[in-house]
Amino acid sequence: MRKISDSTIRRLSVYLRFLEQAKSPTISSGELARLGGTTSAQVRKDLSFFGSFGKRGLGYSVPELTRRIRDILGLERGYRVVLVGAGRMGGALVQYHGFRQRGFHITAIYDQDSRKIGSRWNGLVVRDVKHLETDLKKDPSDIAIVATPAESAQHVVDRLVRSGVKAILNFAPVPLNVPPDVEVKTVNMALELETLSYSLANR
Amino acid sequence: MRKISDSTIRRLSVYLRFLEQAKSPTISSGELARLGGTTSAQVRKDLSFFGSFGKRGLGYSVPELTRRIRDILGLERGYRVVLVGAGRMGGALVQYHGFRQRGFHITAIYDQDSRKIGSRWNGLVVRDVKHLETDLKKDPSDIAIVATPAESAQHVVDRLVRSGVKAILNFAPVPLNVPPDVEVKTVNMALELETLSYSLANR
DNA sequence: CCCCCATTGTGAAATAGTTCACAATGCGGA
DNA sequence: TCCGCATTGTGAACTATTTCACAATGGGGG
Ligand SMILES: NC(=O)c1ccc[n+]([C@@H]2O[C@H](COP(=O)([O-])OP(=O)(O)OC[C@H]3O[C@@H](n4cnc5c(N)ncnc54)[C@H](O)[C@@H]3O)[C@@H](O)[C@H]2O)c1
Ligand SMILES: NC(=O)c1ccc[n+]([C@@H]2O[C@H](COP(=O)([O-])OP(=O)(O)OC[C@H]3O[C@@H](n4cnc5c(N)ncnc54)[C@H](O)[C@@H]3O)[C@@H](O)[C@H]2O)c1
Repeated sequence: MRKISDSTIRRLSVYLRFLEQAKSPTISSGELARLGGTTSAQVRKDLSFFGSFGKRGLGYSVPELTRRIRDILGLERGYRVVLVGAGRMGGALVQYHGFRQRGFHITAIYDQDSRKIGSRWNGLVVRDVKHLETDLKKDPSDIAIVATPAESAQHVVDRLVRSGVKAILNFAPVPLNVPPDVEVKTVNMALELETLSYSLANR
Repeated sequence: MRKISDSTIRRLSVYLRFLEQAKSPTISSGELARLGGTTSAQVRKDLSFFGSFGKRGLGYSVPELTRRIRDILGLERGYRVVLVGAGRMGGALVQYHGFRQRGFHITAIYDQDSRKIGSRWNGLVVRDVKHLETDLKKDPSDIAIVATPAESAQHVVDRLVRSGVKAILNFAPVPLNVPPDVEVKTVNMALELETLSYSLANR
């Protein structure tokens, strides 16, 4: 498969959200573009990397395109997700329904702090992080969310990688080192605020 | 000023974080690159858009480069930030110290829910969102964080824009329409998980 | 049955971003 | 003082992404 850019994948994800809300049976690239804040040529180009799903003169069948994009993104299967770090951010994430709706199921929560271990969070008992490796050996997980302080993030990630986790969503504001077969996405909110600061300073 | 790419600004922000932690008095582009996960040429190119801050043969003075980047990003001043939406995500954000450390001060919290209005959050009383416009007229704010459900986000943003807010950090998973002089950054975590899903599905 | 038209799919052109490669240069040591 | 060397700053080359523009075509109406 030829290399598809990250921006294309992100846009597919945006199109998918609108397709799931669409009420008409078909939709044109122009309409999808308007909703997703891009251009119709961009929509068609993005889709063209994966095949040709539309009908000329008509547009795209909403149910079919929905299915195709879900398939491209690998969303037809569900994912087991473990969360490490039962702090404030972890708490917000565990209770968030948007993830589950899209097929990402948080199946375990780990922390280091004895005051948190054993407490029940949204139906899950917070486990001691020392069980991370043995638990993952029993019940493997493809995806982990890291919501520990920055200092522990790399150490936690090393342990996750050794336990076979192949994709990590990281909330700690540090770049993480992982082997090339592991994918990391870091959500760095302070950095987003700083790009806003830059745009305020330069107008 | 010529157009600087978003990726350059984000990298500057990453370099800044390492400069603030550096212990040696100087640092080379190669070292910054290693820490920030990029290349030395990229570091030098990024900086060259704004001037020449290094010494050939030596590298960059850590305190000077720190100051320069803070200045470029507009971080020398502090920012007043209002938060709209006192839910789980809003709660995590209010308590987060990382923002304040970098000069972003949450000065007011708004919600619609009468059960939340009046409660004290980290020293701030949650206010009824109906006061948003009058409060902002009295105490303007450059930056707002939107952490309401997706359905209300556009409406809240319209009100913020009318009240003179010029930069918005949005956590609701919808693209927002704003006039061209207002900058919006959307943090879309479900979308990040979906890019991870794509990478798991395609290996 | 055939024409019209909206809209796709896609090479080619344009633009944006990254990497290369090397001359310029400041510093430390002889 | 002068040499050697590490490292910057930057055009130029390269690579990636977006936009353009138009031929191809499916469907609906006459
Ligand atoms: N709260 C926010 O709004 C926010 C915003 C941006 C970024 N972040 C980042 O998200 C991360 C978590 O933030 P938070 O506010 O939830 O912090 P927090 O201190 O509330 O929670 C961190 C949790 O991680 C646990 N922990 C520490 N070391 C651990 C380890 N080795 N293994 C397992 N658990 C461990 C702690 O016991 C704690 O419960 C931090 O890196 C922070 O910088 C948070
Ligand atoms: N919690 C998470 O981990 C998470 C993750 C990703 C995205 N998000 C997004 O962040 C946003 C907030 O999520 P949450 O989990 O905190 O939801 P939440 O329901 O806990 O909180 C939302 C808050 O917004 C308030 N609100 C609703 N309409 C309002 C209005 N018009 N003006 C002011 N306040 C209003 C509600 O009263 C509530 O207190 C949502 O858009 C959600 O999709 C949350």
